[in-house]
Amino acid sequence: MIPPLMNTASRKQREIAAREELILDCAARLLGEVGYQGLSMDRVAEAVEYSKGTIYQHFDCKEDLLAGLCLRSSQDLYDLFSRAAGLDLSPRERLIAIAFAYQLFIRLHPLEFANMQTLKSATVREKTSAENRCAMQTIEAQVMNTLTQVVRDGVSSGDLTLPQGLTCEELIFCLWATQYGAASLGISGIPFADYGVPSIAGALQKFNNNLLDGLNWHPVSKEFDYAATQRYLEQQVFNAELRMLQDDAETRQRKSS
Amino acid sequence: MIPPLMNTASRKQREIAAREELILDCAARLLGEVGYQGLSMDRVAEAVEYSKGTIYQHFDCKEDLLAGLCLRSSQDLYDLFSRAAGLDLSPRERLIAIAFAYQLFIRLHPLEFANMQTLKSATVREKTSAENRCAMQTIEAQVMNTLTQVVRDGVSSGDLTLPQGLTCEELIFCLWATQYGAASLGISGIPFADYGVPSIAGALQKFNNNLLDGLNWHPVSKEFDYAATQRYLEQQVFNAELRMLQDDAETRQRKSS
DNA sequence: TCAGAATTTGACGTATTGTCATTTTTCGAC
DNA sequence: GTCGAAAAATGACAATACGTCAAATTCTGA
Repeated sequence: MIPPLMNTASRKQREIAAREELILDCAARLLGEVGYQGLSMDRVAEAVEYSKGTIYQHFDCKEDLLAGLCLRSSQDLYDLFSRAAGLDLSPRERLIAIAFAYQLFIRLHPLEFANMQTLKSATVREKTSAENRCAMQTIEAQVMNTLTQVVRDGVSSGDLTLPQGLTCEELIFCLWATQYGAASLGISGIPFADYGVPSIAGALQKFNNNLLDGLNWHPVSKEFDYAATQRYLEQQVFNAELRMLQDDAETRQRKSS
Repeated sequence: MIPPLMNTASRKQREIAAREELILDCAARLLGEVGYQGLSMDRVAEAVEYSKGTIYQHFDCKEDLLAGLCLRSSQDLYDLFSRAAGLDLSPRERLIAIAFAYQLFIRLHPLEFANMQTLKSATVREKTSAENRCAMQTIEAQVMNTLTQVVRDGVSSGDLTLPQGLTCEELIFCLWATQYGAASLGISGIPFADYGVPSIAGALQKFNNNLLDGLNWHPVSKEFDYAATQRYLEQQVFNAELRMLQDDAETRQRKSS
C-alpha cells in the first residue's frame, strides 16, 4: 500500500497543479475580456477567488504568469504541428499542412499569438522564471525538430534536392519566418487589404506553392492537385477547429448586434 | 516684411518642435539605458529637464510618446528603403538592396525595431493619438508603394513573369513577411544558432536568391553574380552604416571589458 | 483535542500614470 | 519701463498596480 504521507502529498500536488490551471484559465479569459492593459494581478485574484498572495505562490511575477499562458499556447501549437506533420501524406503536403495548422492556430487564438509576441520581447522574457524559460526552450526545440524532419523526409525520399549552400534548417527557418511574419503583420493594424492583399492566408498559400515549385520539390503543382490537399485539410483533418472558428465568429456577431 | 506676430508665432512653433525632438532623443537614449520596463515619464521629464506636465503637453500618454519614437524610426527605415529602391540597378538587384537595407536597419536599431513591434500590438496602438496613427499610415503606404514599384518594374521590364494568380502586392507582402518574421524571430531569444542557423542574414540571402530564381526572375543567379551586388551594397552604398555598426560593437566591447 | 507546520490572506510600501490648480513667464500695448 | 492678460510650466495629488510580509487561518499527525 502507498503510505499515507505520500498520498496526502500527491493530493496536495494535484490540487496545486489544478489551481495553476485554474489561474491560467481565468487569466486567459480576462485577457480576452479586458485586454492586456486591463489585466492586473488583483483582477486575476478576484476571478479565481483566491488572494493575490496565493497567485504569487504560483507565479513569481506578472510576466511569469503571462509566460505560463504563452507556454500553454505553445504546447497547443506544437500539438497541432505534430498532427499535421504526422499525416499520411507526401512530405510537401505535410509541409503545407503545417503551414495551414499555423495559420489556423493564429486565427483560433489571436490573443495568445499576440501575447506570445509580447512575451518574446527581451525585456519581458528576462523577467520570467528559469523554469518557464527552460520549458519554453524544450517546446521550441521540439517544434524546430518536427519541422526540419519534414524537409529531411523530402530530401531523403528524393522529392527535394536542396540548392547548393542552403541547409534544411535554414530553409525551415525562412519558411517559419514567412508564416510568423505574415501573421504578425496581419495583426499589426496595417491595412493590407487596402494595399492589394485581400487575404493573407490566400497570399501565403499561393506564395508557398510557388516557392516549393521554384525549389522543384516534387510533386510540383503541375503534377499534383494541391487545392485538393487544402480541401482535405479543411474538411477532414482540421474540420473541428474550423467549426470552432465559425462558432466563435457567430457568437461575436450575436454579441455585437 | 514679415509681421512680428507671425515671427514670434513661428519661433514658438520651432521651439516646440525642437523640444519635441529633444524629448524623443532623451526617450530613445533612456530606452537604451534602462530598457522598456525602466522607462517612466518621470525619468524622461528629469532627463529633458522639464516637468512632467510639459511632456504631457507634447504627448497625450506614454504610448503616444513611444509611438512618436516608432514614427521616427519608421521614417528612418523608409529613407533607407528609398535609397535602396532608387539605386541604378536592375529590379531584382534593387529588391535585394531593399532586403539588405531592412536587415541593416534592424541591426543598427534593434531597440527601435523591438519598440516598433511592441507599439504595433493592438492594445498599445489604440491608445496612440489619431495624429500619430495617421502619420504612421502615410509612411506605411509609402513603404508599400516603393516596394511594390520595384516588382512592377521587374514585370514591365520583362525580367519577371508573375505566376498565375499571384499579384505584385501579394508577392511583396510575403517577401516583407519573411524579412520581418526573420528579424522578429531573431530577437525572440530562440537560439537558432544551436538549431543549425548560424547567421540569419546569411540564411535570408540564400533563401531570397533561391526564391527569386525559382520565380525565374531574370537575370537568374546562374547568369549574374549577385555576390558582387552584396559586396557593392556593403562596400559602397551602405558603407557608412556598416561602419557605425562596427563602431557600436567596439564601443560595447570596450564598455564591458 | 492540540501544538506546530503549512498555507492563505489582504493591508501596506513603493512606483507609475495622468490631472489640474497654482505659479511663473511671455507678450504686446501704452 | 510698466502693466495686465494670456500662455506655459510646474509639481503636488489622486488613482491604480505590483510585489511583500506579518498576522490569521487551515491542515496534519499524534
